[in-house]
Amino acid sequence: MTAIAACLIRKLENFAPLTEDEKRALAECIGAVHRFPAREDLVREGEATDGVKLILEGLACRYKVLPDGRRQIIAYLVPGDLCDVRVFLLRRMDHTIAALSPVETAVISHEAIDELMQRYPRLTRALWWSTLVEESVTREWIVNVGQRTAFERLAHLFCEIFARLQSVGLTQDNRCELPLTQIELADTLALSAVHVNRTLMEMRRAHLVSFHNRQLVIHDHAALQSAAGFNANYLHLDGERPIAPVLTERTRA
Amino acid sequence: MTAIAACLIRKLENFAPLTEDEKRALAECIGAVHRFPAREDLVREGEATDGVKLILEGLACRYKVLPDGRRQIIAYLVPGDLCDVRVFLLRRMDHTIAALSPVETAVISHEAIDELMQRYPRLTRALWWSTLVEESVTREWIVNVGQRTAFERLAHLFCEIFARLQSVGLTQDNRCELPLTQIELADTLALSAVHVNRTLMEMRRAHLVSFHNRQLVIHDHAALQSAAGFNANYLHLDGERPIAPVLTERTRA
DNA sequence: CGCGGGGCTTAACGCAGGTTAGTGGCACAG
DNA sequence: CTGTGCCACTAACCTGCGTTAAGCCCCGCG
Repeated sequence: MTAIAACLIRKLENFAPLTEDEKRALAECIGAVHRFPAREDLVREGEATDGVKLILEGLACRYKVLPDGRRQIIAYLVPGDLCDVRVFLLRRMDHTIAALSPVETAVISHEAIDELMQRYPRLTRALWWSTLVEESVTREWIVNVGQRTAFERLAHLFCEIFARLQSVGLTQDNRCELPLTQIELADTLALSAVHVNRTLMEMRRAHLVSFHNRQLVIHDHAALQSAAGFNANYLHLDGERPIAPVLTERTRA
Repeated sequence: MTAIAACLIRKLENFAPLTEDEKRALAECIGAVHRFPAREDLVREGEATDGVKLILEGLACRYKVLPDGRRQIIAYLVPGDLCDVRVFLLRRMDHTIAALSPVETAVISHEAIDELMQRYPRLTRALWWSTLVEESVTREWIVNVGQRTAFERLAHLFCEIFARLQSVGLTQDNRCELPLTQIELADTLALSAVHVNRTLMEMRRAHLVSFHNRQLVIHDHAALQSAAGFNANYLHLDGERPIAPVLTERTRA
């Protein structure tokens, strides 16, 4: 049970250390495990859900599709990420979440979260914090798609994904599994698949990065970051110490 | 006092009706009023802040600048919006907020928010909800910049801004104040100022929209929305009814 | 073992939107 | 009333990226 909760706990502790009590409470409310094959939707736009899904394994993405089929991938989800804290507060899901690779999830029921938030205000804050970090990433993506060239965009995305996977222990040295097709990269970066290919070749020739068989290898991390203009601040991965005093465990002073 | 808090209360009540008690508490924690001239930064990247700023009047924006000067506007802030709930939970600000027109703000101190969140868990939820709505808008912007043509983008932006201003009572019939230059529109939509101008002319010729002297007039709302592929769902403006049960006022059941 | 489909790669060509370089209007300072 | 500077607007030209259309490899399936 706790093993399953570990990746979530690890992430939330980037915000503030949790007490044993809080960790146990988190672990206890994690429910049934599900598996989804690659390409399957985990949560669909407009759908009601039974609870909040926690990604245990695999890579997923948020996306939106326009009526004529144009698709934009809006975020990636890695192990430890929660799919839809938002349907808990927002009535409807305004986008879809799909598995990119085979994905394993655990469900946390609405009641369990409700209970959790009532008893453990620090967990509430930690969860809120995690949605704010997501938003911060989303904002950086606007900059990426809006202002950077194809080369910079791709480099930036690689830096970001690598940093995120590293933070959950899914990299080895300078490489990581990255189960994305060039089409999916294109839908992420708002480029055509052809141009993604051109750009990948260019990066390969420059000995920056190679990307083959769903394996990303970063040959020159410094050069890649500087080509991307990458600065990891916006990922908030480094043991955040909030300005505001941390709440005591009981709600009332 | 309450008059100042009104726009914030109105917004939060889109999530769930507040009790008199909660409204009073909100009103009470609103502090000093400040004025900023157009173009001035309200909150700067990396800066520590004294508290959370509430926009009372005027239009502001979030933006990021790349080292070489390319700028991307990431969000607009209208009266009732909070600038930086995030610095309360995230250590540092990862972007800047600037006034687009003369702006009036009120400060809510960190202590006041802290207090508020401890005593009124429903307010905590309402504030969290408001950050989730912001994120939802941010996501739609990725789609806008990534997938839509210049014409669609501009049309979509106009629909969005009009809907948001309408929700805070800042429109008259089919028109509203919109204190933006074409350069600012360009930085928002990731276009050049020249192309924004071309596109504006085209919309004017099509009798969809005119935009002169900081006044936006929408001549054909239906046509504009359909040209934009606009659907207001993602703005969550319509009296959200959360799936999860609303918490009672006391934290403990 | 042959066939079909998905993903990768390349080349040729076209276009949406960028860039540069103007003009004119208007507000405000001196 | 004359600079100065910002903003809107236009035209001419340019380019990064999209589109189309191949061909290739690999893998799973009949």
